[in-house]
Amino acid sequence: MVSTARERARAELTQEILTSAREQLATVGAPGLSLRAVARDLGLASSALYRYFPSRDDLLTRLIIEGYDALGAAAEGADEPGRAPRERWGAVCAAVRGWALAHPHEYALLYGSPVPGYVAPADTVPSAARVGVVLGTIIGDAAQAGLLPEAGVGAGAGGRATRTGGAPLVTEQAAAVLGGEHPSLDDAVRARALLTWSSLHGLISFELFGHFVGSVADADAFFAAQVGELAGLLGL
Amino acid sequence: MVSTARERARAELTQEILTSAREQLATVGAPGLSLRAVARDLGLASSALYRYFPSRDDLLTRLIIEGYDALGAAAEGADEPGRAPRERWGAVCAAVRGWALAHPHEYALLYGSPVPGYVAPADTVPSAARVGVVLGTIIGDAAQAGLLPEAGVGAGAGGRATRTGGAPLVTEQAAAVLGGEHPSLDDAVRARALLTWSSLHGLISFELFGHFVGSVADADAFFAAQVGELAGLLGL
DNA sequence: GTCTATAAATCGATAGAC
DNA sequence: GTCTATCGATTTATAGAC
Repeated sequence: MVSTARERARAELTQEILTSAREQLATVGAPGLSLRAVARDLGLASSALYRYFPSRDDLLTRLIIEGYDALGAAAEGADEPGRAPRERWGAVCAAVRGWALAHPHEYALLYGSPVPGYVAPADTVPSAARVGVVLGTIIGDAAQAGLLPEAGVGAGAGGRATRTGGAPLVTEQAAAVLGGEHPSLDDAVRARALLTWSSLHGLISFELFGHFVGSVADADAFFAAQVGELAGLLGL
Repeated sequence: MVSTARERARAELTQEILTSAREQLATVGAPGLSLRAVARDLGLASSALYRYFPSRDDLLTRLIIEGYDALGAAAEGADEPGRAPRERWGAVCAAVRGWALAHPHEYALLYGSPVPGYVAPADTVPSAARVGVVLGTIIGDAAQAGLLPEAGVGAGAGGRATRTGGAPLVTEQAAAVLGGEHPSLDDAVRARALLTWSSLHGLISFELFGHFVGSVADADAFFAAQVGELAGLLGL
């Protein structure tokens, strides 16, 4: 604990670097993120930053992990396990959208086009999974409470027979997260859970990237209503 | 018609530029697209390209328009007006996904993160709308044929009352495209159409950008099944 | 319509002094 | 741990000869 002062200074400067990098993300995007520009912004020599981040890609990785963690924390914080599944789903979706609207460039970093020449290391996986875990828990809780239509019937509005035979669509690995084991959770239900999760992203990214301009009149009301539709699709 | 040879040569070189630019898109992405690199690739002086495209952004605009047009043509070509709405919906979705998988970097250019510092001019709008028109026509035809559940009932699987009062969620402008006028088409139905369209993008972008890796076992079967779920949500 | 040459910037990363 | 200096590259865009 003797060198606490030194360590604290280092941690603080690390945070300043990340903050400056996030600001840069908003103006030049992830592909244009430059260590030199961050150094300029902080009044440091560019070479000094290499003591904190060994390369530009490492800085990018750190930004991605912290982004996933911030989004995951927002989702976790919005979920109140005591409430009805449908309300929980709505609250979490709203929180995810809220975070995305407040941090559009970070959201684009996480879910938008991949950064050319950059491959995310495995370190990012646990943080990236947090939102999925929240949604999976809601479905699992709904199943445990008997609030989910029995498997095989299919909550799908089409009323068509859900695919029963054949190989599963969802990996065992993902099935463990999406509600765990329960009689009313089958492969089709879990696949729909993945569908709604990606649909949520579709809604948010269309809104964020301007594809709804001219088509959607009231963005807040539209989002709320469509999240309700997705809840219905899930059987919540 | 005297200078046809000259004009043809110009058109050909323009195409070569665009082709080279598309290849570059795949390696460095839209933000890294460089006129000089294209010139190098084609064995030309960089200054020569300015006779074909006045700036880098104009080249980008052209790539975007041609991308939307290619995707729109794929969607239009997959739609056979004689078939049942549900089959038409499935065929168009499959065509959109097929084009996206065949041209992932162009799809990212159209629907991924916005290019920093670039604003798409209004010229891109008609081309961008083509896929939406195809989907809107299918819904309109279904309504005309009486194959859509009556408005107000709500095909939404949740069975909750669809929002009736209040201001509309969908713009008049978009309503005109999404099926036109018909008693069985109300604001809620049109909003669901926008939802499924964005959901389709959510599915494709998650697959394309790797967010389904480790969760989805059979991408083709998964996509087909979830497109069916979305058709059910639409009432097709 | 293509060329050379040039202006005025940008970048990642490293070496070595202090 | 921050600095200066540097290497070796990149870019958009323009001027002017041919």
